[in-house]
Amino acid sequence: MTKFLYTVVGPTAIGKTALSIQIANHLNCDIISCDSRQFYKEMRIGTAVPEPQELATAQHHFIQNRSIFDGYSVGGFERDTLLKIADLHQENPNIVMVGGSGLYVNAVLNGLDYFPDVAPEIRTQLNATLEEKGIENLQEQLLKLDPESYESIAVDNPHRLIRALEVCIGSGKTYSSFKNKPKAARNFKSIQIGLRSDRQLMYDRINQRVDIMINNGLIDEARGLYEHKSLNALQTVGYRELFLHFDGEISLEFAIEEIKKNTRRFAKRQITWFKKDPNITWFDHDVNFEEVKLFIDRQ
RNA sequence: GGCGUCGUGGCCGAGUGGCUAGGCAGCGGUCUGCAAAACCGUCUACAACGGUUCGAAUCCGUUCGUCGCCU
Repeated sequence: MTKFLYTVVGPTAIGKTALSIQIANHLNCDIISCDSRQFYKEMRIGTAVPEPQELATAQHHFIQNRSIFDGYSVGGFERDTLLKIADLHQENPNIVMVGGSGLYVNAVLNGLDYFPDVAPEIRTQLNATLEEKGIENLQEQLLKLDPESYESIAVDNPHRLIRALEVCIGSGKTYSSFKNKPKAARNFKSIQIGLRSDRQLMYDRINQRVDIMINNGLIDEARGLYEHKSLNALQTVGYRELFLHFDGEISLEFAIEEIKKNTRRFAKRQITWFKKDPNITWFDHDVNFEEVKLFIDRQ
């Protein structure tokens, strides 16, 4: 029996949550969240996790099941999610996945290459070098250790540079030597559904949603996390700007405007990521569900 | 009404005769364990008209507008 994974993608605030619930109810199946922030239980308002009544209408997974104090990243998410998918597919041929994190969706659907675990101290050390000696020093290191990656990655980007270097240093092999290996085939059929809308309309929705978050208590939520502001999980739109306000750097009004602006930019990047994926079938954000249902039932 | 001042791209802002400042916003893009992150690219404007000059955003004149002072 063929197993299916229906993935709903698109920019933030476009209506993915509502559509995914409709699909899950139609197929009578569970929902897996594929969102790089919604699995942190300390961040509820700012990450727009589904409302309690929404969660009640379908079984969700990977929503608020981790802590911002636990280290986590795509690799772990891919592993955990594949296990969850296999588990759920034993009982039900259908699963819905929703998320706006392109890299995470890609990891689940297509897989990442295997990279060995690297001691976290190596990254700490590389960050210190970046701070003290500048990016040129790291670029020179990569040129020596892995000239192939030096040519292929964005060496102006500290994150990418440090990742390549930490793998080289931690494994004793080149970063490039691990890449582009055959990936384990997925044993389910992937159907991707994208939601899109007019740009201005999308921006209006984002602006409104930020106002709603503020009314729902985002400021208090952020204040409660302020002391942990350096944690990676809190390098997140909606929190960083409020932390700056708490620091006395910017006014509350300006912080809110910044949250809106940065959310719009985030949405733009999400669109850029998803638009190049030829396997996505696109629907307008206010599509009649009957139309989506027809599409799903054809699969 | 008179005198003076200023008028640069969506916004801010440098530039006093030849060498497309820069920043912000916007837009486009990159993406293999920090991804709501990080990074890259892009926008050739000088209020209008006329004049001087080989050459004007820069000099001169007129007009329009700004702001200020005076009557």
